[in-house]
Amino acid sequence: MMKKVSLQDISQSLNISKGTISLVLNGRGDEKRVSKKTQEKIIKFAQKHNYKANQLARGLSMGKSDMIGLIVPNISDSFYARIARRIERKARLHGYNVVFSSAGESKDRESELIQSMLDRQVDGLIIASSQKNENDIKRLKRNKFPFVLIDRHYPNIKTNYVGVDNIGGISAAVEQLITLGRRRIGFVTLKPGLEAIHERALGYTQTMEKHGLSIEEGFIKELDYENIEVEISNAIKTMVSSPTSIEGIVFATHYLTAAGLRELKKLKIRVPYDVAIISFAQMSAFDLIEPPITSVIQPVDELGDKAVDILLKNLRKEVKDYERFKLKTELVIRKSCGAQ
Amino acid sequence: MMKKVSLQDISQSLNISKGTISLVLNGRGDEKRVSKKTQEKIIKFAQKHNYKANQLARGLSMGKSDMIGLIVPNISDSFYARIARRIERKARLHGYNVVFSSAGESKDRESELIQSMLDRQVDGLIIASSQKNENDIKRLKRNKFPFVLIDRHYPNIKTNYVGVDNIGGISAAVEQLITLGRRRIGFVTLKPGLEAIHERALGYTQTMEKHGLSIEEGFIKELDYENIEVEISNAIKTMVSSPTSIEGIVFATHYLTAAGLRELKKLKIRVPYDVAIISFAQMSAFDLIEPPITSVIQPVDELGDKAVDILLKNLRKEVKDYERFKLKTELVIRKSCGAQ
DNA sequence: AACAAAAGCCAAACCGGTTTGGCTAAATCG
DNA sequence: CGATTTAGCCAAACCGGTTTGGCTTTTGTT
Repeated sequence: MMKKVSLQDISQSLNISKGTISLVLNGRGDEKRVSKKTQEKIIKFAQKHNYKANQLARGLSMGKSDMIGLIVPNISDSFYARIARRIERKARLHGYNVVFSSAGESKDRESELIQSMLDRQVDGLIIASSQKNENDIKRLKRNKFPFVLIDRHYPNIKTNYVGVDNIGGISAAVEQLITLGRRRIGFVTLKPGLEAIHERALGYTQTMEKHGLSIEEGFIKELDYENIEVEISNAIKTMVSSPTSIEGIVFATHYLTAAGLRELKKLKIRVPYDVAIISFAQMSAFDLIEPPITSVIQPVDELGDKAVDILLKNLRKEVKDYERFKLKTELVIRKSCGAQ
Repeated sequence: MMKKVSLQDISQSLNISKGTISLVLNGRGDEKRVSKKTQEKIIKFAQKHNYKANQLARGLSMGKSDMIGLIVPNISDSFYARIARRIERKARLHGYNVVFSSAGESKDRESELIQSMLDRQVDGLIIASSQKNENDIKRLKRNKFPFVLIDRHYPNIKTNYVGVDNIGGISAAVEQLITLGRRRIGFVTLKPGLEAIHERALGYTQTMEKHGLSIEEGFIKELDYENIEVEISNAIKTMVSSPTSIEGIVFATHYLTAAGLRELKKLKIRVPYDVAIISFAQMSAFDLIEPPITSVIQPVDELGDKAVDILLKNLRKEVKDYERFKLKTELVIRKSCGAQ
């Protein structure tokens, strides 16, 4: 690796002090009244030798790194991947680079990652937390470290947060099925633990109740995230094979939908004739499946943008106490719900 | 933000020099014969006050940042997202954090990003290049900066590279269609520019020729990446509507497949009866589509792992000149190709 | 007891920037 | 023409670590 030129180098070659050079190269030459001649000389030399400031040194000196950390459960999940893309793009426009990590659903991993990023002196964090990590979140808050939670949050800790309207989203899905005449509607979801999941469950039960539909034994299936492929089989089987079988299913996440569809296919259940289906959250090929899948889509781009906006505000100290957003979802109606 | 404790702070509190403390906290206390008593005192104090080294300072001092940069065209593309996940995971196990950026297919953006990462003093780079950026790649090479190209590479520049066997992958796809009796086989791909695309085209033509099948006018469609949605329509229409229409199509990328399927659906072409289909590269719901899509799947995890392996070797200076890998693909046969 | 060897730690330089107070020389003022 | 002001730049401190040479003190040797 070729040695890079440093301020020292320029200083020696030009016989001008480091400080002056630094000022000039940061555009503060006029303000600090460095003569035009000197400025030109410095700038010309810097360009010629392709001088680039060492950001570590700069960061150390200025007490900020111009980096923001992004922690998500899994960057290869399309949902988080898209958010990441958006966040990175916007952050870069404001001069920040982003370092990311996937924490799985592990509290310890998440905790380590947060610490690791803090050690790296990131200026701020965007976290889709496992929601098992109250301690770190509280600590960040206590230390007034700039951060915003996305997608997952801790209802009891007052922090910046950008998520989606889970209740509304699921409600719309259930309503849609009801409108189309389905009354025995099931809900396939994850074991409780995440607030978002809790809210989606609420959305389901509230809407059912609102319409006077009873939620019978077996209407709700809570699967273990680690074990979906296995558990889905039973869940779907019992739902469709009961004597008074189910007419519609709302899935709480895209991967539950995918898993569910695989099982339905295996069982040769016809969608939507035998059972109608709606998915919360989107997968890229949902429109290609036969029948195309009706889904509640989340405003991913908006979510990413908003998160960065809030973080930037905090970094600039234009802080309100904290901000919370629940972005509206949109129901995209396709054949799987029985429409048309 | 609470002030963090620094070595200075510990030094003053304990009345022990910074240097000694640094040594002890880095586990070099014995080696540098610091007495047990002193070591304990230091460690206890550090733990109690939750001392964490400032990685910027450390990096500056040690001339390395323990960060690696990852540049891909688009992190929200499932292919790159999965690679990113893998890379990050493995890098972290070796003490590195990864900072990423999406460069689109823009040479300038890519160039900026590389520079930005170098300024940040990343220790190494993993790049899925636009392949329009010879200059930077050559410069990196000339400066002996550790980096490895993935997925996209420059055949004329001898660099580390991990990609997949594009020729073999497409070959297998074409062979499969031929085996199933299709002879008029088309190829939907992107406009030339990427080596991988070039290789896939080669795979197609070579295999066709090998089997004595002629490649007629209109068998190959090259679409503009920026304009796929629009161009796909014509491409598919002319392919299937010609008097001597096509019996099978191989798509060069997953998103071309998705776009193609949408069009086929619109035209009510029956897959695989009217036309059989195979996709190079995978999309998560390809098994759910009706019919399920036969696809050439790429060893994403292996690709990510290998890239990191090579990079780590370079970072440790265990360098051979350079290494190149073309990982084998796998053909997953499903109904869309007409099998069964 | 005298001296060498080993133990234990410190001080200082360094990494590469940023920022500030102040020195010197030129320009302006009375 | 001497006294101020202003322009133009430098030197030094600082950010928070790492690393090395060497000074003291203790221990060991004969």
